[in-house]
Amino acid sequence: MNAALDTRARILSTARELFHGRSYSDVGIKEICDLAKVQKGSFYHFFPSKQDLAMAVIDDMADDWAHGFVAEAFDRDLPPLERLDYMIDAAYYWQKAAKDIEGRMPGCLFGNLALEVSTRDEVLRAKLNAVFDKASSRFHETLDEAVEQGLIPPLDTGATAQAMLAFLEGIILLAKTRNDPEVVRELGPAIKTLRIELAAEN
Amino acid sequence: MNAALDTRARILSTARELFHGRSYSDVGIKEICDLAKVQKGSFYHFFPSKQDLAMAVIDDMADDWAHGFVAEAFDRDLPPLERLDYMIDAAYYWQKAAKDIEGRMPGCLFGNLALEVSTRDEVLRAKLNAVFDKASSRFHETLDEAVEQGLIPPLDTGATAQAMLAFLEGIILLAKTRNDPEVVRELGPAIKTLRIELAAEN
DNA sequence: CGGAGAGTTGACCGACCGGTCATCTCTCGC
DNA sequence: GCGAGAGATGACCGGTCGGTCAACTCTCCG
Repeated sequence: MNAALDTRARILSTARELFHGRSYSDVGIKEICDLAKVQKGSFYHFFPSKQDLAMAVIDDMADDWAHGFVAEAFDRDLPPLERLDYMIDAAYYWQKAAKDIEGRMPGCLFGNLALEVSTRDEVLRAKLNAVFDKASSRFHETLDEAVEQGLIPPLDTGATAQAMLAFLEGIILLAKTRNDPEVVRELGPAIKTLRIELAAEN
Repeated sequence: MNAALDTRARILSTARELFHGRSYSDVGIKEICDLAKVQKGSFYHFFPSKQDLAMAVIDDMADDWAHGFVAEAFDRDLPPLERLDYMIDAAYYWQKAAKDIEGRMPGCLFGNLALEVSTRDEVLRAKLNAVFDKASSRFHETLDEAVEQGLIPPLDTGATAQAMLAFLEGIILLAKTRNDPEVVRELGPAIKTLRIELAAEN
């Protein structure tokens, strides 16, 4: 039904905005409902619990990513190493835009949630872990291709991919703490210098 | 007074443990008081607010760090690059020990707090920012020394130091999300490969 | 036209939140 | 021996939390 989808979608996007801009535990269901112009009972018609809402928000954001700037950044038509630059750029502009509007850098929704909930909610932790796995695999492909094309010497592409993801999350964390998106632009390019050698074969 | 210091210290260490093991907003003052065997009124005799407690906890932890493993890792008698390995090792063993005891990886208290509160508490954000600045300066010194001794080619030591701190926070974030301290050991050594070149002089 | 079920409403629940306060005890300097 | 002030006590506050529920409306199908 139209109205139903609309209501659900309104809850979802409102929750996403609030969770991203503040935090999971700081945002109550009442506030989400008020902003989304939805009654509380209606909310619980669509989402059995706040945890379920969080799951849906993560899925929603992950989808948007996958089909949005991640698809662009990791475009197979781009030279592999340029994809990394593209991604850093995209992260920078996104954070900058958000800060210009809200006054504060929201950081990465997944990273924020991961640190906030992963010690107390195993289900959400596992889901966020899966999101990171997927993100890491995009780096992995990119590195494999770069090695294949002889753009960089052989290395442990799997481990290096994870290191790159960690670095990306790290600079966003630091930038958020400084409340300064420029950190992403200044430190981001160093992502291309990360290397983990292949374990020596015996 | 003895009893007073003791009470304050008990509150502080209990709060630190709980904040680190779970999160700031997930831990209530009542729970801290119960575990620390302190009455609520007594709590507010020492700390005007939960925010003040958080400030004290951050200071406390930062002090312990500075005089503890950070002092060891960044020991000027160690060759600069070995200090980085030492630090990664220390982070790994700490997280592993915590996980073996509690079952969950707590991650970095500062990183956790930073992502959780920095969008809604400017005072705490600034304090955490200062902690990161100090940490970054230890990397900075180390890199300057390494360049001085000819161990690595000249580079932008200030920016690279920040990148290293970001990477450290990033791998701890990823490890916490995976609930697997081994991530720190596997990815950590790549910290030495991070480089940000000096801006070209005109 | 009637009924079923999706979607909506808003009052309500117990638990818990951070924080307050009047009152009491203990210790120490004079 | 006494007054003062640090420290301890626990009842209490208004507000909010996530979540429930019975009753209502709307829409679409038979």
